[in-house]
Amino acid sequence: MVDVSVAKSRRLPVMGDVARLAGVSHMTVSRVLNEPESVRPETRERVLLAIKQLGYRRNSAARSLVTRRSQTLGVVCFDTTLYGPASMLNGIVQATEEAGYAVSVASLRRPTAAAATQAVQRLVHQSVEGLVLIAPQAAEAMAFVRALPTDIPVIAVENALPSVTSVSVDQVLGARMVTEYLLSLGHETVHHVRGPSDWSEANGRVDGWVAALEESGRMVPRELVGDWSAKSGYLAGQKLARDRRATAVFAANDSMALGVLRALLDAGVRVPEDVSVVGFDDIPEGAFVTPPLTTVSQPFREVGRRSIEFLLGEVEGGEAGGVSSVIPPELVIRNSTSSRRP
Amino acid sequence: MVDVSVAKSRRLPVMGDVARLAGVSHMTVSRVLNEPESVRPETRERVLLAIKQLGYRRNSAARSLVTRRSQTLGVVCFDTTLYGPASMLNGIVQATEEAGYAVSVASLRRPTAAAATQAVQRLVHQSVEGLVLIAPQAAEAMAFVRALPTDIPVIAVENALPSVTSVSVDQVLGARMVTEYLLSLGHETVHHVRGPSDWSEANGRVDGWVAALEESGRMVPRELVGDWSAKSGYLAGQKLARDRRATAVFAANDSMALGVLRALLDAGVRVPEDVSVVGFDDIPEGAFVTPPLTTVSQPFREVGRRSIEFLLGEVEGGEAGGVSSVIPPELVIRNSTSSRRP
DNA sequence: CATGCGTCCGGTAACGCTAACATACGAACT
DNA sequence: AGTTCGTATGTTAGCGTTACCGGACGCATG
Repeated sequence: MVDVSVAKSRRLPVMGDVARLAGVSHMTVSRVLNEPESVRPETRERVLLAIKQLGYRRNSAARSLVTRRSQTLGVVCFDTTLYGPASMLNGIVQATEEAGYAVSVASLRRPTAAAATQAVQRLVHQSVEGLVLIAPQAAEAMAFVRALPTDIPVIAVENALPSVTSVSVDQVLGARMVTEYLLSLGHETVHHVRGPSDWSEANGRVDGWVAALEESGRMVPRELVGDWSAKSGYLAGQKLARDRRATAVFAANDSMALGVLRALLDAGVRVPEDVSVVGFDDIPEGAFVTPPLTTVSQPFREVGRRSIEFLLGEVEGGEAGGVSSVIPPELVIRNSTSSRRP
Repeated sequence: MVDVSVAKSRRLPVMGDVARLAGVSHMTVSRVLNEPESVRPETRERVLLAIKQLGYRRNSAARSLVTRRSQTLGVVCFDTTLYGPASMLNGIVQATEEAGYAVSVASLRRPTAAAATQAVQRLVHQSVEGLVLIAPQAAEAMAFVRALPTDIPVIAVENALPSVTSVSVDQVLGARMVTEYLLSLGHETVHHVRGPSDWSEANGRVDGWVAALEESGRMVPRELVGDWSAKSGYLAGQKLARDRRATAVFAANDSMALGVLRALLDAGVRVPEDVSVVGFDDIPEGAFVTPPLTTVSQPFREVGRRSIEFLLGEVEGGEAGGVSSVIPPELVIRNSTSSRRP
C-alpha cells in the first residue's frame, strides 16, 4: 500500500510526496505546474488536490538551479528617503512584481565608487537576471559602469550611462517649461538654484534653463548651488533676497524651493507678489505650503513601468539595449508665481 | 595533461573548473570558500588565484538547494513614498545588508487583505528566511496574520501584532510629549488632527494625546480625522480656524500639520502667535516651512537595526519571538509653537 | 491486421553545490 | 618500531527540480 499519510516529519513535502499521494510520477506533478495543458484534466485535478492537501510548494532553489533562471531583478539605489528616488523605487518594484519577478534591493549608504561596486557585486552574487540602476549621480555612474558585469542586462533610470539602456524624465524639457512660463509672466530673466553638479538631473535642469533663457535672448544670471536640501535652498534664498533684480527663481527641486520661499519671506519679500518661485518634483506637501508651490510633476510610475518593460525585453529576448527613452514631465501651476508688476 | 584553458565555452565556470586549474578537488575549492582556515595557506592561494583567473562565482541556487538557506529576508511594505515608511524601509534594507542577507521587497498597491496575503505568499515562494512587515494598518495586520506561514520568523515594524515580535517607536510617548509641551506653554487644551483609524500609529498618537490631557484634567476636544495628506490637514485646519477656542493643534504627521498651517494662515490666523501647531515625523522640509515646524523625530535607522537584529536572532538561533521593543522618539521644538497669550 | 501518428505519462540523468565519511601522511606517543 | 592521532585533502551521495527520451495506449489509415 502506498504511504499517503501527511507525515508528521518536519521535512517539507517535495514533488515526490505529491506524486505518491496523487498516484502519478513526480514528472507529472512538474508538468501540472509548468505546462498544465499538457496533462489530462482529470489527472491534473488529482495532482492539484494533492498539492493543496500537502501544502506543497516548489523549491525555488532547485528550480533555478536547473533552469538557470532566478526570476529576480536587482535594484541599486541611493537615498530613498528623497521623494524622487522613493517614488522611482516604488514604481520599479511594482512593475517588477507585475511581471512576475522578485526584486532584490541594494542601497548605497554613501555615493562612493566603492559602495556602488560592492552593491552591484552583491546583487550579481544573488544571480539577479537584470539590474536597475537608480543612480542619479554622474560620478557614481562611472563607478557603476566599471563594476558592471557584461553578461547581464542593465538599465539606468534617470541617468544616461554610455552604452546602457536608460529611461528618464526629460529634465531639460521640464526646466525649459518652467523658464519659459516665468518669462511669459513678464519676468526679465529667471534665477536658478541648481542641485549638486554630480547629479545628472541637476545638470539637465540647468541646461534647460540656460537654453530657454538664451533662446529668448535673456541675460543668464549666475546660478546658485544647493544640495537638494531645504536648508541649502534657504541659504540661496537669503542671497536672492538681497538682489533686487531677482524677480523669478527656479529651484531645482521642491525642497530647495521651500527653503528659498522661507528665506524670501523672512527677508520681507512677498511671494508671489515681489518674487515668483518654482520648484521641481511635485512633492505632495507642495500644494499645501504657503504659498502653494508651482512645480514640475514627474511621471515616476510610468518611468518604472517602462524601465522594467525594456529590461525584461533584454532579459527574455536577449536583444542588446542601448536605446534611451525619455518621458516628458508636466508643469503644475499653483500660487507661488505671478505676473511681473512693472 | 590536464585541460587548463580558459575555455571559450559560454558555460560559466563551476567549482570543478577551478579545482582542475588549481590541481585540487572541488571539495577543496568549496572549503576555501566556506572555511578558509581549514585549508593549508599554500593550497588556498592556488585556489584563490584560479578563482580569480576564471572569474568564478559560486552558484547561489545550488548552494541554497543543499544548505536549505536562501540568505534572503523579505520585506512587505505599503506606501513607500510617505516619509515615514520610506525611512523605515531604508533602515531595514541597510541593516539587512550589513548582516549579509539579501532583501526582497514586496510592495502593496492597495492596503487590502488580498494584496497583503498575495505579497506574503510571493515572498514565501521566494523562500525568504524571515519576514519584515512594515504594515502600519491594523486591518492589514489581521490579514497578514492569517496569511502568515507558521514556519518562518516574522517581525512587525510599527505595528504590534498578536504573537509576533515587533519593534516600534513609542507613539504614545511621542504624543504625550507633544501634548504636555503644549500645555506647559499655557494652552488650555490641545486639539488633535488624527490619522486614519486603521493605522496603529494614528491610534497610538491619539492615546498619548488623550492620556496627557486627562492626567492634567483638561477637556478632551473632539478629534478631527485626516488621512495623512496635507490636503486632509488643510480641511481640518479650516474647521479649527473657525473655533476661537482652539489655540493649540497637534497634527498626527507633518504633512497634515502643513495643511493645518496653511488653512490657518489662509483664514488670517497667525501661527504661532494665535495658534500653536505641532506635527510628527520630522520631515526634512519641516525646518524650512513658514513657520518652521515643531515636531517629533523618530529614530528610523535604530528601528531598522533593531528589527533585523531580532529577526536574525530568530532565524539563526531558532528562538521563538513575541518580544516587543519600543524606542522613544524625540521632541523637536521649532517656531510653530509659542506661549498662550492671555 | 499491420502501420503510423498523436497524446499522455514515466524513467533517468543532469544542474552545482555541500555534508558526511574515507583516506593519506607526518608527528608524537608508548 | 609500531601504534595513535590530528591535519589536509579526496570520494561519494544526495539536495529537489526540469530536460530529454522513450514507452504505452488509442485511433485512424493503408
